[in-house]
Amino acid sequence: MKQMTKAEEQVMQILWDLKESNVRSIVDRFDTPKPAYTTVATVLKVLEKKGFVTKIPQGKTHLFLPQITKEEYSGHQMGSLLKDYFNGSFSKMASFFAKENNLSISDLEEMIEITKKEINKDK
Amino acid sequence: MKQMTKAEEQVMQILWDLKESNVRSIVDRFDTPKPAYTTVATVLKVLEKKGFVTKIPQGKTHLFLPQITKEEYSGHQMGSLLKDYFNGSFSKMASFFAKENNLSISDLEEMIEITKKEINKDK
DNA sequence: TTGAATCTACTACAAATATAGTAGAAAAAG
DNA sequence: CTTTTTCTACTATATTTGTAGTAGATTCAA
Repeated sequence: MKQMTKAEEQVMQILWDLKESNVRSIVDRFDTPKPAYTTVATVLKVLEKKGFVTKIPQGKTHLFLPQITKEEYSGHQMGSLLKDYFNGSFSKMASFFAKENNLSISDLEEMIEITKKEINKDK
Repeated sequence: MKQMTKAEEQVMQILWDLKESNVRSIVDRFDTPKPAYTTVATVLKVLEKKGFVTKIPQGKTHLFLPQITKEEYSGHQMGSLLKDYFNGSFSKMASFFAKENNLSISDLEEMIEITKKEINKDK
């Protein structure tokens, strides 16, 4: 899968958030200094070429839609990270995370409980 | 922190693996078709400018050393992923991973055990 | 010690990125 | 209706990335 650059990712995050949007509303979501309208439009064109968004005409303007969900993309990103830095082992990643954050076993236990609930959430 | 591009990351992975190396040995580690010697040298120069490696003279040639550990970099990468895609919640990430891979609670339990061992490993 | 191989610094150059201006169409405002 | 605003398509430009060639220095091998 194609990668997104930082600028593309920023626009995409906003688009995921809005579910669908025209150029203007995306620009508005940026913190000042906001990028130029045309800058965002150009980024969207690249995202379109890369297959991450589609646009449909909506009145005089266009409506942009994500063509990939945030979940699909993050799953893919996570896969790469796992593969390239943790030998594909989620346990390695988890223990690394635990160490990084000085988590004790009991912190971990607690997190597991949360995780279990999350897993059951949308079943 | 600066990001590494794909090409830079590849070189860096090799360098992390070798701990230290001259250009030649890095080239040799590539699968065929191997990149040109000068290509790798150029990538290393960029990595140097970005502060990810340093070089020290070693006889007629140079020895390149990582200036950042794989752990530091992956920790940072993971942080970004977590922040941008999982609201900074590792539990969200873990449950996402579990769902993605159709892991059951018991699979998870098992993984936790492994993780605990990993945590204790280098204490 | 002379020719072959190796290394580094410098240069090259196409493609991609980041950022935005312009022109002309279209719509909204007055 | 004219003026102003807005939008799109096209164009522009500096910087970075990816990939590598060349020239000159150095070293190795015969």
